[in-house]
Parts: sequence; C-alpha cells; structure tokens
Amino acid sequence: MEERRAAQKAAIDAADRLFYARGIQAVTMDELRAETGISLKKLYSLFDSKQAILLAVLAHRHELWTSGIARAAGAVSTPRDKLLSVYDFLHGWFTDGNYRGCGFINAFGELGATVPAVALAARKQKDSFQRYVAGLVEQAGAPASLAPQLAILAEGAQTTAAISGSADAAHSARDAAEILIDAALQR
Amino acid sequence: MEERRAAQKAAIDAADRLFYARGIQAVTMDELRAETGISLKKLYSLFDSKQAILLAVLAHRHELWTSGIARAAGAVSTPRDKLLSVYDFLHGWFTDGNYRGCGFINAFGELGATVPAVALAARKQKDSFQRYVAGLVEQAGAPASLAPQLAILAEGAQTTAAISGSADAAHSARDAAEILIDAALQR
DNA sequence: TAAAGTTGAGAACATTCGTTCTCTATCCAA
DNA sequence: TTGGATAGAGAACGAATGTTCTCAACTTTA
Repeated sequence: MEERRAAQKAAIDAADRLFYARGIQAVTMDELRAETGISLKKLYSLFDSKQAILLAVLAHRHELWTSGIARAAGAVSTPRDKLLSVYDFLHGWFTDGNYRGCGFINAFGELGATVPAVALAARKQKDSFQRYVAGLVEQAGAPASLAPQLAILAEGAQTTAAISGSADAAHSARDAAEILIDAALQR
Repeated sequence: MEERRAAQKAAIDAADRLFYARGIQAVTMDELRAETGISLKKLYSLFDSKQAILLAVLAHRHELWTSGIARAAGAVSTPRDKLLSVYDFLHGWFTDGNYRGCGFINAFGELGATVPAVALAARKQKDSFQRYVAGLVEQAGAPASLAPQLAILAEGAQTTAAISGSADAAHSARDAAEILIDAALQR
C-alpha cells in the first residue's frame, strides 16, 4: 500500500495546483483526472469526495507554509531577523510566477460559509502562524501586542500582492515590521 | 423607468447580502428570485446575467466602502486622525454581526482567475483605497512610503478578523498604524 | 369595448458536474 | 490452463442550475 500513498500525494499536488490557480469549484473532477492520469474510479478510492481532496490539499498547504517560514528563519540567527525573514519568504513566494493570494483565504471566501471544515482549516492555519510569530516576539523580548501587528502585516501583504499583482507589498510590510519591532523593543 | 432603477437596486442589495454571506457560486438565481420576490424573467430583463449582477454588486460595494471611510474621516480633522479613522471604521464593520471578510478579496479568490472582470474590479477597489491613503499621508507631511504600509495594515486586519472571527485585529492595526505614522513624521 | 401589445410567473431546457456503475482485462491460485 | 476475483477506464446517472420559453393576465389605445 505504498503506491497508494504515492498516488494520494500525486493527486493532492495536482489538486493543489489546480484549485489554487483557478478556484475550487472551477476545477472539475474530470480535470483532476486528466491532470493526474488517475481514473475517476481510482480517485474515489483514494478519497471519499472532492471535499476530502480539498481538505487534504489545505493540510498539505499548511505544511508547505510552516516548513517554508521555518526554512527562512533557519537562515538567520536572531529572533528579530527570524521575524523579518517571514517577509522575505513572502517576497519569494510573490515572485514565483504563480502567486494568487493565500490559498486559505481564497478557500475561506469561496467555501467557508458552506463548508465548516474549510473555515476551520483556515482558522487553524492562521492560529498556528499567530503562535509562531508570538513565540519569536517573546524570544525577542518585545511585548506580546507586537505579534498580532506583525501577523496582520503578513496577511495584508499577501492580499495586497495578490490583487495588485506586485511583490512590492512584501518590502513595504518588511519595512513596517522593522519599525514596529524596533519601537516595541526600545520601550 | 424609475421603478426599473428601484428594482435593480433591490436586486443588487439582496444579491450583495447573499453573495457576501455565502459565496457567489453558492447562491442560485432561484434563491435571488425568492429573496427579492422578483421573477427570473424580470431579473434577466434587469441584468444580462448572473455575472452582470455580480459586477453591479461589486460596484455597489465599492461605493459603500468609499462613503464609509469618507464618513469616518469626516468626524475628525487632522490627516493623522483621518488615517486612523480607517481602523475605527473597520472595527465597526467587524462587529456588525455579518462580517465575513472583504467582499472583493472573496470574489477575487473565488472567481478572479476565471472572470477577468472580477479581478479587475478588485484591483480598482484596492487601487482606489491606496490612493485615498496616499492622499492623506501626503497631507500629513509623511513620506510616501508610509501609505502602502498603512493600506497593508488595513487589508491584513480585514482578513485576520474574517478568519479569526474577532474584531481585535482592528485595534492591533490601529495601534501599529499610530506607531508607523509617528515614526514617519518625526524624521 | 375590443384588439393589440406588454409584462410577469414559473415551467422547461440544456448543460455541467460529482459520483457511481458496468464491463473488460489482468493477475493469481489450483 | 482455467476459473475467480480484483482493479481500472470511462460511460452513464441524477441532481443542480443558469438561462429561456410559453402562456396567461393585464394594460392601453382606438
């Protein structure tokens, strides 16, 4: 049953690409079949439903995000630099050519009201990021109120970059974060 | 043809409520008919298509937003306070009981990739807000780089509040904005 | 008053799409 | 080799939905 895992992963990767690029309801199961080469019968043996695929995609995206910001933070040493590395990571993402906003926010807007599990997945993802930032803020010795401010900058940069189509928002957010961090530390 | 206008407005208001609360594709034309009491035939005589209704809804939302922040700014006098009034306006919106994120971002995530006019409407809205903030920043005598930072805070507060379900983001964003404005002014 | 035109309600249509079903081919055991 | 079971491909099903069509009611005008 190792190839089952591999097939699931292939399906999740393809679904992630398609859902993210075009929206969830805009992608049909038949397109996922064409993209993966996995027959409908097989897809439905790997997952209960399209919704189950979506939830797996969101879980996968959560891991990508978590490992991405961890890797960026790993390249620097101080808590302050680790906090700022978030915005560098965002800049890399914004300029990778396929950026179309935060997948969780997109899924939340499209399906959050009708599929509670989607709203929950989005909330979990944002909670997790808030805690990550809060941990670094504490390590930096700054007041806890700084954390949501920095998280809000990251969120805002994502939507601004998505809609404007420009990666500048990452720089603006980074500059703002620097000012906020320094102001919070020298008090 | 005055009642035609009135019927269009009623349809737009109802569609706005439904689309915003549940997502666009989750609302059927038949539900809009039930909500408005306007027959399908009539709806299709008032608008070319569901998509045309959506575009009218987005235009309507743009006006609501523009007049909302203008009203909030009208209650105070200095450019600095006008800038901060944006976040007070947001707080009021977040706590009105029906808040589910920025309608433009939701529409962008759901349909931006498949309906270019939706992506365009979202971009226009965000552009317009950026220019509004930039104007106030200039009046305040602060460097232009402050404007995108403040706009990003507003965007981030909207998505954070939507997903977390809490209005705290408005306060965090306001506090951050105050720090950024003051830092930008005393240089 | 009567005929012609207009409007409206909602039934109907055609398409789309998630999901299931059928039939075929392959593989393994005896 | 053969019989049986498993898995896969893709045709088929049934529900949902945007849009149009039909027919009846009403209004207007001569």
